Parts: sequence; structure tokens; C-alpha cells
Amino acid sequence: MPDQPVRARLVDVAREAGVSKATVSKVLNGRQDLSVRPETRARIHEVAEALGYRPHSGARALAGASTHALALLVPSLGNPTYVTISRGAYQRARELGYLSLLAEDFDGQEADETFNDLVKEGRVDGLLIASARPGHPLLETLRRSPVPHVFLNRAVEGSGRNVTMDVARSSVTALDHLHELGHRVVGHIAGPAGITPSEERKQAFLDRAGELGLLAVPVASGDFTEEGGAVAARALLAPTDTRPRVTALYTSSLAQAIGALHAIGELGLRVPQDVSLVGNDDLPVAGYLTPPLTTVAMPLYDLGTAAVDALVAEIEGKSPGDVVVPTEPRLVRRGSTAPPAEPGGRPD
Amino acid sequence: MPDQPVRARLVDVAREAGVSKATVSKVLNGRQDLSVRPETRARIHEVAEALGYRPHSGARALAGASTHALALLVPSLGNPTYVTISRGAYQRARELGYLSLLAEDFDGQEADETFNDLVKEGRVDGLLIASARPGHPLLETLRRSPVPHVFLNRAVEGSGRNVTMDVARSSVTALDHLHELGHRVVGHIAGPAGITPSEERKQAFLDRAGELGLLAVPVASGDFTEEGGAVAARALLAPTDTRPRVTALYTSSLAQAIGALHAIGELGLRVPQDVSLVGNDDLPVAGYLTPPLTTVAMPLYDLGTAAVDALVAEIEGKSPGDVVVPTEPRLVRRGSTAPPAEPGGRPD
DNA sequence: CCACTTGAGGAAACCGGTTGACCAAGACTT
DNA sequence: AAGTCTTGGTCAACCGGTTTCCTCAAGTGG
Repeated sequence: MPDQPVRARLVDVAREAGVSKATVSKVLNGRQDLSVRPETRARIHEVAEALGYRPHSGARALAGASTHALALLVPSLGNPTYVTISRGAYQRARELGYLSLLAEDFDGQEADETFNDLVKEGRVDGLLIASARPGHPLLETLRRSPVPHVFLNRAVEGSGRNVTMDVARSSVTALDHLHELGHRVVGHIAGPAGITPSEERKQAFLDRAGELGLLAVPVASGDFTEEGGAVAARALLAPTDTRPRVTALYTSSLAQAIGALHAIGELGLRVPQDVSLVGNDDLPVAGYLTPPLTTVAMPLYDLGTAAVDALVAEIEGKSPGDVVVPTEPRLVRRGSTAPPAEPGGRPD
Repeated sequence: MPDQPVRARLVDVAREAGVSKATVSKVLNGRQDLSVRPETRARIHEVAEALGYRPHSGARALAGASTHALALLVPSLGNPTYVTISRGAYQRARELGYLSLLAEDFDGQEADETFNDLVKEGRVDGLLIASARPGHPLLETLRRSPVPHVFLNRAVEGSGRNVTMDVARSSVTALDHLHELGHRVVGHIAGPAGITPSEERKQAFLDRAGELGLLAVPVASGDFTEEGGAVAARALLAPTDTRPRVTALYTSSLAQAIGALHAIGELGLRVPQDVSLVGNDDLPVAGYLTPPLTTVAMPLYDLGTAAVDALVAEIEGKSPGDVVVPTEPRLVRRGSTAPPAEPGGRPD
């Protein structure tokens, strides 16, 4: 095969196949409103293949008002959670004939620039928004210039287009595990206030604690970072007169768990002998912490695929709706959880 | 300001400003080959601003053969190193009027699909390639369909378009630190064979070890992952008759350091009392490991900006060349390094 | 006073696709 | 035999910019 210094264009394919541009376009796009002889159809596909033809996305967008591209907006790529989600989105988009782009909106700080670059300049047909929160600038922007979009992971109440996971179930899974081990005083490190999965996880945690009859369930909020986890852990583990000592912690993110692990060590406590720790989200690093982290694996990849399904459906004219990914959170038992020490066996 | 249900187009701006499309286009693109009255110029800018006008990237690409977009190809987004690089690239691109897209090519496995989606479909003007390695499919693809591109982090020998950091210096920095502390037997966990920064770091490590007169400097290679670091650490720490016991390790990535830390613990050794550990790249998590990790901070952000500078220069017609980011690697001392134990003080 | 330059901007072709309207020729119906 | 479908396509307008000539009026030199 010779080199292809110039991109093959639609006319090139048409000339080579001995048909018109229109026919090639319709055949390659699989349109039904046209009858073509099977052999012509085959010839067109062959020629296109041989020439390595790819339609120019700009020309396509101009003519058909569709770019066949989506963009996923995440609050931070430093959080590997979103990397997994984006992989799911990318693959599913590909299967549906779309390209999924990835953009970091730094928790809303650059959301409008990103919106301009991607939507207003016509680079994408729709947005997968994983960075929503109350007061996010994009919410207002979308109201004024409506564009197909769904919210994933973080829901926007009343939007009717939220794609989420069963985070309530993850709290139950984590808490049941700790309860079975014998823990009766369990702290929860929640995410920042106002962010849906944060609130939901916390509420489910408190509800389940009530059902199980736990003695105390203190909660502290913190960013989804190591720092946030460390600060919150210190707050929860500080000695107090008003309740018994916490023997286990459940965090909202993996980074928080790493921070908590650090803070626990600094306080001279050991995991899991003195404090058990359960994280959220399972990523390779969880297995390499000391001790390896017991965690609730959330269906992040599936969340990405589900969000793309919902968005593409909307782009193709169906009306959106809320979706909950059916895959259940799964407990991954590692070394950071164990039965609590005998009361009095190792007094403070 | 009223809502803008439809995108404003060039003609809209032209009509509103009372001039022709051509004039608006030239004024907004700041072209010199046209004389326009200052007040006309100002009016055009005002109208464009008021209408929130953004040129349609597809139309622009079609007419002018430039998309004003770049793409950064990274081997894995799970490696936070590339996240920092991409942030540098994104910001610098923005300053130069470009949009930087981010794509994961899974170490070359999806490189050709990505190339088709981004380059052949005309979505970007050039590529920032951080995932190069010998035999990478993109190398051949680029030979056949030349497109502006630079290689960053991982160089391609003889390409004459490599943007790299002073990795040799990072080995020296790490090794000097360990030598000063008194270590004389230092192991190195290198990256996979054949990848340039890997080889270069290793060679510089060995060279510097020779200059310092170290007793032994065993090297093991492994992926840039926790797993790779753990396996390599086990190999280096295994007892042997042929050389004294290793008292310190220097790894090629942060994830490797986390893996090594894990393996060291499993072997019943303590950091830094029994083994000192120096990592590469400084990211938030490094400060929250137990113990906090001493590491060589590489100028990742600057690497991203430098790569964009080089690529944009090439797109604008200048011929490419190799660039080394001038920012020096910097040692961040934390708790994972200390003087070695007295010989015999704690025998194996 | 007239040809000529200069300043300010306009007309139209073009980029590479998509799409709805249209058409020729054979098959079928009556 | 004439009209009507159906099959298998084609034609040309259009999407929203950019760019290359043009034009036209006012000023300028001779």
C-alpha cells in the first residue's frame, strides 16, 4: 500500500468507486432511505477501506450538525476514580460511533471556558458532567444555551437526567462488614457538604447504623483528598467524653482512606488492631497500602458506560431520565479490617 | 442579556456590526493585511462579545485547515504523572490560543484508533506524544501520514523533536542524598527496558555510583506500577552471597515506590530504619504514605508547557528540535530516608 | 483638472461532507 | 400499449467560516 500523504476525501472514494459523493455518504452512514445494489455497497466499503478514508469531522459537523463526539467533564483527574469512569465512557462511546473527549473543569473553576471550547465551538454534541454541585457555573450556562447532557456520579436534583450508582448500598455494605466483625462505634468520613453522593452515602450510613443499633456513629466531612481524610480522621479519633472511642472508620474515597491511614499512624494507633478502616472505590494502589485496604468497589466503569448510553439516547432524540447503574457495590476484604480489640484490653 | 438559544454565527456579528463577513473574520483573527477604521474594529469586537460569538471549529478547520486544537497522548491516566503534565499542556495551549485534548492510548494498544479519531478526522492540528517506545505503532503511522508532533517525556532517538526533562540529574540528586546519609549499597528500580527515561535514569545512576565509589548498585526493572515496584523490590532485597545487603532503594516512579514500600514491609523490614527509599515525582499522596516518602520532584508541569511551545512552533512553520526543560529536579526530603543502621547492629 | 494611489471594506469561491429533491430505466399492472 | 412502481442511483444547495481578488470613494501629485 502506498503512502497517503493527503487525507482521502469523500470525492476520492466516490471517483474510485465510480459513484457519486451522495451515494458514498449514504452508504457509509448506513442510511436506509436509499436502495443500492449489494455489489455497489461492497465496492464502496472496499474502496473506503483501501484509501483509509475517514470523514472530516468538521465538514460533517457543518453539514449534518453532528460531530459524533462527546465530552466528559470531571472535577479533577488527580482523582483516579474519574479515570476509571472515563475509560468506561470512552469504550462505550466508541461502540456507539462516538468519540469521548476528556476535560478537567477543576471543580467548576474553568467550566465556562471548557464549555465555550467544546460546545460553542461545535466540537461535541453533548456533555457528560461528573463535576456538578450546587452553584456550579455550568448549570446556569446550560439553562441559557441548552445542549444535550447528563449528570453522572454527582446528581443535580430535579434535573431528570442523573446517572448514578447505588451509593446508599455501599454504606450498607461497609457498615454491615464492620458490624459483623463486632464494631459498635464507627466513624464516617464524608465528602464535602452539598455534593449528592456525599450526602446520600452519609444518610444511608446513619440509617443503617440505626437499624443495626450501633452505639455511636460520628461523622466528619472533608475533601476527597488525602488531606481531607487525614483532617477528618484526626477529628473523629480525638478522645471525647461524650461517646465511646471509635474502633472503625469508613471513608468516602480512596484518597481519604490513605490520609486517614496516615493520621491514624501519627496518633500511634495501628490498623487494624486499634482501628479498622474501610475505603471506597477499588484501585490497584489499595492492595499495596500497609496494611492493604479493605474497600467497597464501586461500579465506576459501568457508570461511564451507562452515562454514555443515556447521553447518546438523548442526542438521538429520546427524552432523558434518571438512571441508576444496576451493578452492586462489592466489598473487597483486605487487611485493614479486623475485629475490635477487647474492651479494656488496650486502654487509651 | 437575552438567552441565546442558537449559536451566534459570523454573519450575525457582521449584520449587527453593519459590515461584511469578511471584515469580521479578518478583524477577529487580527490579520494585518487589511485596513479597518479603529471604531469599526472596536464595534466588531463589542458585537462579538455581546453575542458570545465563538467561531465554529469545524467551519474554521474546513476553510483554513486549522482546528486550533492539539492532543496529548499518554500511556495511562492511572499514572498521575501524566495528569500533571497534561495540566501544564492545557494551560500553555490555552495561552497560545489552542485547545489541548487528552487521550489515553493504553501504551500503544489503541494508538491507531486514537490517531484516526483525532488526526484523520481532522480534529487536531498536532500531537503531543508521551507514550512513545520502540515499536510503537504510531511511529510507523506518522511516517506514512506526517502530522506535526513532538515526543515528550519518552524520547524517540533520532526524531529531532524530543521534549524531555533532566532525568540524569534526578538520579544524581537521589543518589547524592543517599550517599550523604552514608548509604554504600543502593538498589535502583528502573522502568521497563527500552523506554528512554528509564534507560537514561539507570545509566546516570550507575555512572554516579561509580563516581561516588559505592560498593554495589544492583538494578531491577519493572513496570511503572505498584506491582512492578513490589516485584523489583523483592528481587533487590533478597539475600545474596555476592554483595552486601542493600540499605536503600531509588525507584523510577511514585507507584513503584508505593509497591516497594509494601514489599519491604512484607519482608519484615522497616523504612527508613532498615531500608531507605527515594521515589520519583512529587504528588500529594507522597506526603501521606507511612512513612512520608522522600522523592525527587520532577518538573512535570513545565514539561507539559514546553512540549506545547515546541509543537505550536512546529505547526506555525518553524522546524522542530530537541528541548530539555531547564527546571532542575528537586529533592523533597521526608521520612523515608535516614542513615543506614550500624553494620552488625541489626544483622539479618 | 485628471490620473493615481491609498484607505476601507465587499463579493464570491472554496473547504468536505450531508440531504432532500429528482430522474432514468426496467418491471408490473390493467 | 400506456401508465405506474420500484430500483438504483445523481444533482445541487447548504453548513459557517477563510481568503483571494475587487471595488469605490477620498485624497494627492503633476
